[in-house]
Amino acid sequence: MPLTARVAVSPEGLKAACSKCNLQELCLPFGLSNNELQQLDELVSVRKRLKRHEHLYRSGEPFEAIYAIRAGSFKTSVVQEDGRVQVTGFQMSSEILGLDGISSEAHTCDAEALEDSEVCVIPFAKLEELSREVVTLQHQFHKIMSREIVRDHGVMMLLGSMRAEERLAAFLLNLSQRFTTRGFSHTEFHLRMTREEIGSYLGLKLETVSRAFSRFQDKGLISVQQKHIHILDIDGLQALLSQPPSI
Amino acid sequence: MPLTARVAVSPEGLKAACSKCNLQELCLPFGLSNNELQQLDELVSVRKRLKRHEHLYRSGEPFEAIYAIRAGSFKTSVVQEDGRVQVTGFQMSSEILGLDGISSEAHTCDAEALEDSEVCVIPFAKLEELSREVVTLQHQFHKIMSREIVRDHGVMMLLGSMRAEERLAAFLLNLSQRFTTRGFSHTEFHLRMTREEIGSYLGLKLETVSRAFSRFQDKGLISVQQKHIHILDIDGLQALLSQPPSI
DNA sequence: CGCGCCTTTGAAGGAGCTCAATTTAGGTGG
DNA sequence: CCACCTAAATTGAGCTCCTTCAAAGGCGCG
Repeated sequence: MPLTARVAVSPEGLKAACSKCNLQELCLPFGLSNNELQQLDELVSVRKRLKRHEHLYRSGEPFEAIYAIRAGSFKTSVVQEDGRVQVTGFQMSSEILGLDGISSEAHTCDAEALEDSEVCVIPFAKLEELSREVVTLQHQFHKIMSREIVRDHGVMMLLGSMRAEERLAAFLLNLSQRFTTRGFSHTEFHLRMTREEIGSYLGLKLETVSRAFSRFQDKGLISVQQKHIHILDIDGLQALLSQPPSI
Repeated sequence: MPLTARVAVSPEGLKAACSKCNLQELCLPFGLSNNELQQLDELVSVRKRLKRHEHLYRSGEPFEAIYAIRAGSFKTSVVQEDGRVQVTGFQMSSEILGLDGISSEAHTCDAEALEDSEVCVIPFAKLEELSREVVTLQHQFHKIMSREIVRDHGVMMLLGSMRAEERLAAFLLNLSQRFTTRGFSHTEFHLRMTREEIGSYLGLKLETVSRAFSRFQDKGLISVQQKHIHILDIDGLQALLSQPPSI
């Protein structure tokens, strides 16, 4: 099942209309009145399409806008001098990209489309301007930034104190939950990322990810066929998480 | 050398005055005009003292304010159901605590003083209000949130793709850099946290942290005496970071 | 249909963990 | 002020989980 929003596809350059977007409830416009939505429409006027493997932005590029994912999915990653890469997140529709760029007025990570995707461009200066007038927008934006911080803390927990199988279980459950929110099946989905990308995100080698998938399958928790995942025992996966490491 | 700001200590309840605080340049007031600073003074009116090991807030408590550290230092940590703890950060003077609470209107981590400390209480609703009027304040606040996200990405990199000694070297260099910014020695300082807390933050066991310290000492990079650290070869520490894992 | 990339699986090795004992420091009360 | 006591740190030995290295299999795309 594709990670695309159920919205009419429209040619590039066409006005993005938050007021008509079915992702409203999950995205920046959440909580806005009709009138306020129209003000936001004026701000979020441009959409951008990206093909698989295209970069939305790269580390070092000047920061001018944040992006709301309208369809498709992305990964973000940071690179060290020695070339080591760390995937910092996988983003899907309604999620916001580019918040890291505010601090230094330059992007500090790379954002790459994992499939053909479409984003709404939100010029940041204009967003700050409008959010000075629209209280609900201001608050929603702050919530989104804060949510990103909370999410990051979850990843730290995962990387800092979980074993390989726990990490992968947490990863699958997180995906499942986010698919549910978006109206997709929470037990069957396609992974848009490779084992290596999952491994980078989870602080594991790709072989370890692959082996953990196989072991989950052997235990009857999931069925894996390459990128296709079928969760058979969601409680079983959950149980892997809530147990002390020694069981 | 203590992690306290060089400010006159004043009895609890006394007005916090950003306009007179020597941490201005590092903290929320950065970039504000004198007039704007006075507006901020009205908002940030209360300070709070905490003794070592006291909690500023705990996970689950309602979120009402963020806090600027005026003196002392803190650790923040998240706890899993099974009791496993992950330290998500160590904060020192001028840094902001509590941003994670915005998203759900409840704190999502614990903040504990590592030494006797003092924070400025910044009621969040009022901050949002004022930042609708004061552009520079709004922007500075957004930068602070974004900086937190960037910092978290750095921790992910550390946890996801560095080995034990690299993590500890990165940790020491980060501390050193932050002490420098605050006008303290960047080669000599006291750690306010235990080996176990460092380990939790770095995704290592306390024994591993201890052994890595000893090895750094053997190599002549630092001298350690319990919590007292003296960096002897800062370039040597840096070199540990920029090398591929196999050397 | 063939090539390249991704994935799976095996076997061996090593980094960090666990368990355990000892030392040291810091705080407390006599 | 000193002795005691507890918490923190150090160090060693053995083990485990994940990595590394290697090879084979499968899928998708041109």
